[in-house]
Formats: sequence, structure tokens, C-alpha cells
Amino acid sequence: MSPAEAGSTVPTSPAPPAPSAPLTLRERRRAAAVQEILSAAEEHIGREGPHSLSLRAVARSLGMTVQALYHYFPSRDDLVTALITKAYDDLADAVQVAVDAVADPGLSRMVAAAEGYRRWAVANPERFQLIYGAPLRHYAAPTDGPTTQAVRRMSAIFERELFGGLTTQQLAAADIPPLSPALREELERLPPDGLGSLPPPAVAIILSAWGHMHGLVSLEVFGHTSFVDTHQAEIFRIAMHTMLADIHRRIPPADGAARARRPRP
Amino acid sequence: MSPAEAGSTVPTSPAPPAPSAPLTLRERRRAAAVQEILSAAEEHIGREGPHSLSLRAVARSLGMTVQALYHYFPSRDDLVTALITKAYDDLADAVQVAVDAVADPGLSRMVAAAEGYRRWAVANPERFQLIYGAPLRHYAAPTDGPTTQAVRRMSAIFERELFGGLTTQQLAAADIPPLSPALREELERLPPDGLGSLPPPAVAIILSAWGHMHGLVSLEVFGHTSFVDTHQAEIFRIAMHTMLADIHRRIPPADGAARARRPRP
DNA sequence: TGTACATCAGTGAACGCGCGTTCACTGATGTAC
DNA sequence: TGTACATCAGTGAACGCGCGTTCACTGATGTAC
Repeated sequence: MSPAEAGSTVPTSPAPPAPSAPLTLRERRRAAAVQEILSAAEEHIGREGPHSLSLRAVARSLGMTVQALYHYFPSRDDLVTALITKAYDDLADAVQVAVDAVADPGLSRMVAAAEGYRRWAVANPERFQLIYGAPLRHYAAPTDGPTTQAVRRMSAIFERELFGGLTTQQLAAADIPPLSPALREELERLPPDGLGSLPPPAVAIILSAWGHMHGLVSLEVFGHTSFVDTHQAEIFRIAMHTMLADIHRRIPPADGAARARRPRP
Repeated sequence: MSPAEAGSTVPTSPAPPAPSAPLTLRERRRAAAVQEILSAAEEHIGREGPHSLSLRAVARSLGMTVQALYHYFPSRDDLVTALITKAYDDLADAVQVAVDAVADPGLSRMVAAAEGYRRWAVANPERFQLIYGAPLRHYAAPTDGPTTQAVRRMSAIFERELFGGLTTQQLAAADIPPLSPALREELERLPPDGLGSLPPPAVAIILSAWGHMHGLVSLEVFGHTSFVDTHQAEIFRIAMHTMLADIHRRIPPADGAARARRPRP
């Protein structure tokens, strides 16, 4: 778990008077209670799957009555939103940690990021389902919620590790089928903190890579590749290495003589 | 819908006396009722999502009482199983139809298959979620169910379109990172009607390709790529074309002078 | 062709369950003076 | 330091709802003789 996690996802109803002031005893207890509720909910999801989540079950496992939960979350939907937000955050944390853990410069940080993604998903299959599976019954996700932020955080990591060291010119000249003018235009209109700072071909490539990584993990987590059993990590690693090499082969060397940072085995 | 569909997924409790004998009036009515129930259930899933499926809701939309459904399905689980089986079948049908529709030999049948997969998923997002999303609450999937069959049918299509015309030697020599002995052994032990007839590197490649295709479709169906909005079909097509070319580039030409069937633009 | 009987589709009534949410309350914790 | 008051965490009781499943039944359809 991330050190920054406590409090970051806490939906305290009225914001504390001074944001940076030290928390009072009551506030600390409240925050602890919120964490306890989230943990119990995650545990329940881990046992019964995301679609069995209910306030009553969470309350039961905490040894309290349901009504008490309403002091912390105005409704079930708000609890679900907090859980989804936290799952996105934890996943992004896991990816970041995996990237940071690469000491050997001969190893690919991009593959490490993908493996971090997979490892979190496999370790937390039900929470992965919570964010990437079918939406929960009756749950209406808040539009433009805080989840967007975690998603962007993660896509920024992948953008950096996949394209770091390459110039815009190189990326724009990537050897992929031509994009239609309408698509180019749409991709250029993306927000800069999304993928908008990349030239359109690079956006297409990163979406494709994201799909590739995500698809392999999804199939595994949802049990569709159980026939390869214990070797899914190896298949995943090979696929990601191959993907990375194929992507970099399609990106031309930088102008001039010197090549930019190239894919590593 | 496939012509072979009527009856193929019908879970009539006692099998009709002679399998190929013409159906009696009663049997035809029964089969029609089963189809009506499945349709109503699919419609309900389409409106409310797979996780809201309930016998009572289906009965309500048919204008009958719940209890009547128990004449056709012994329990909710059996209805769900029939729906999942039918979804797999319909998806496999859609892929097959898409492949068969390719008249121009200059077009890639593999890309057409992938586009058929995507198109069905986008047209039936909730049914796609039913088979590839989180399992339904309290639903215990039958082990070794008839779904396995449809999955194999589909993987056979992809196997044919991806590797058709290539020799075992070529596939075995595919240029991908070396597989561990344990993995090779496991892949060689797969059943022949699964992917067992392929050399291990080819199995790794097809799993990777499946993940790639499936991941892009999943992300779209579950709403995670809504920011590229209306152009997902184009991004998908480009990704699949690129994937196909990259795969074929890694497979060496056949022994002797003549090259086997090569990727088509 | 007629009749007795079996099969089947469907209903009415009821079961026990878990759910989210609301209301009025109690007692403990913290704050202002 | 003491006291009056506000805030807060939690409970008891209850609401209306939808769910899967069972039971005993009725009337229609089909079959055997």
C-alpha cells in the first residue's frame, strides 16, 4: 500500500477547517474508521466478488449495524465510488513501484510496468474486476470522477516508459497504416495531460499496447486462459517483450547519426 | 442469428425419444417457449446489464408468473448457463460469418475475423460482459461445460486464419524469445482440438494475439476508451493490421525457395 | 370414433431471505466560556 | 477548573422491495386402447 493512501481517498463529508492543520483526535478516529470500512469492503469483495458488495455485509463483518455506515458514506454508491477510486490508485501505485524497482539498466522498465500491472491484477482479481469488469448493478459512476486522475497517472507512466527518449518527429513518423484525417484530428484534440501531447500515430500505438497488455491480463484474471495454468507469467512476459520490440522497430531512428534510446531485451 | 441455433442450446429436461424424429406439436411449442424465454432474458440483460438478470424479471416481461419458468429451466443457474452458452455460440457464429464474407482475396481474413469479434461485442455489450466480465453473483459455472466447445470453435477459426498455409516447421521457428522447457512441455500437452496441434511458439503467439484483440475490444466495451469516441473501429483495424504484419514478420519463410502465404495488407 | 388416463403449462399463495434507506433515540466526546 | 452545549458515533425498530424456490392446484393437450 502506498504511504500517501491514508486520507487521499477519504470522503469526509465536511472538509476539515484547515487542510494542512494537524488532525484532531476525532478526525483521526474518523479517518481510521473510514479506512476500516474500506478494508472490510475490500475483504468482502475479495471473498464474494465485486457484485455481492452490500452495506449490510460490510457492517456485519465490522460488528456494527448498517445505519452506522451512513455516518461515513451517504449511500452505497459513495462507498462503491471510494472503492473504485482506491483500486485505480493502488493499481497505479503498483505499476509505479514496479517501474521504480528496476535497478539494472539492461532491463526494460516498460516490461516491468506491464508486469506490475499484471501482478496487481492477479493478486487482486476481484478488485481488478471491480474497475475493469461489468459495472455494478444500479451503480451510476460519477462522470469525470477522481478515477480519471488515477487513469491518467498510469497512462503517463506507460507513455514515459514506452516512448521516453524518442522525439516527437520520430513518433510522428512511426511506421503504421495511415490514420484518417478525422481520427488524426480527434487524437490531436486530446487533453495534454491525457495523451494529447503525443503525435497521433503514437497515441494509436499506445492504445494498441494498452489493449494488448490489458487483454492478456483480463483473460487470465477472468479465468479464460486457465489451460496454460501456472505459466501465464512467462507467456505474458514474452508477449510484452515481443510487443515492445515490434513497436520500437516501427519507430525510425532520430534525425542525424545517433540513435535515440532503443528497446532493450 | 445462426440457422443451427434453434434447439442447439435448448435444455429440454427429458431428451426427445428419437433425436432425429420430427418434433411433435408439443415439442415444437416447448422449444418455441424456451426460445422466447431466452430472448426475453437477453433483452433484459441488454437493458439492465448481466448482473441484474432475475427469473422474476424475465417472467414479468413475458407476462407470466415466475413459477412457470421452472417448467423450462430447473433453476436460475440453468438459465444463466444456457444464456452464456448461447452467447459464446452467437459470438463464434459472428466471427465465422465475418470470415466467410471476405470475397476479395486481397483482404485479410484474420483482420475480418477480429473485426467480426469486435462488431459483435460492440453490438451486444452486455452479452459480451456476460461471458467476459466478472462472473455473476452466486452463479457457479459448470465445469467442462458446453461453453468449452464454442471457445474451441472460435479458437480454431483464429488458428486457421492466422497460421493457415504455414508449416509446422515455420511456426516452430518463429522468432520470439525462447520458452522455458516447462512451458514448452505444458503447451505440447494441450488437447489436439484445443491448440495442441501447434508448436509451442505458435501457441504463445496466438495467445498473445487473442489477448491483444480481446483487450482492445474489452476496453472499448467497458467504456475505458470513450475518449477516442467514434473512431475505435479505425484504431482497432490499424492495431490488428499491424499486429498481423508483426506476427508474420517473425515467422520465417518455408524451406526451399518459395515463400508460403504471406501477410496481406 | 369415443373414452379413460397421463402429461404438461400455467396459476395462487406462501416461505424466508437480504437489501438500501429513514427515523427517533442514547450516550460519549469535544468545545466555548 | 467547571459547566453548558454542540457534535458525533452508534443503536433499535421499521419501511418496502425484489429475489429464488416450493407446494398444491386447475385446465388444456395429447395418447392408448
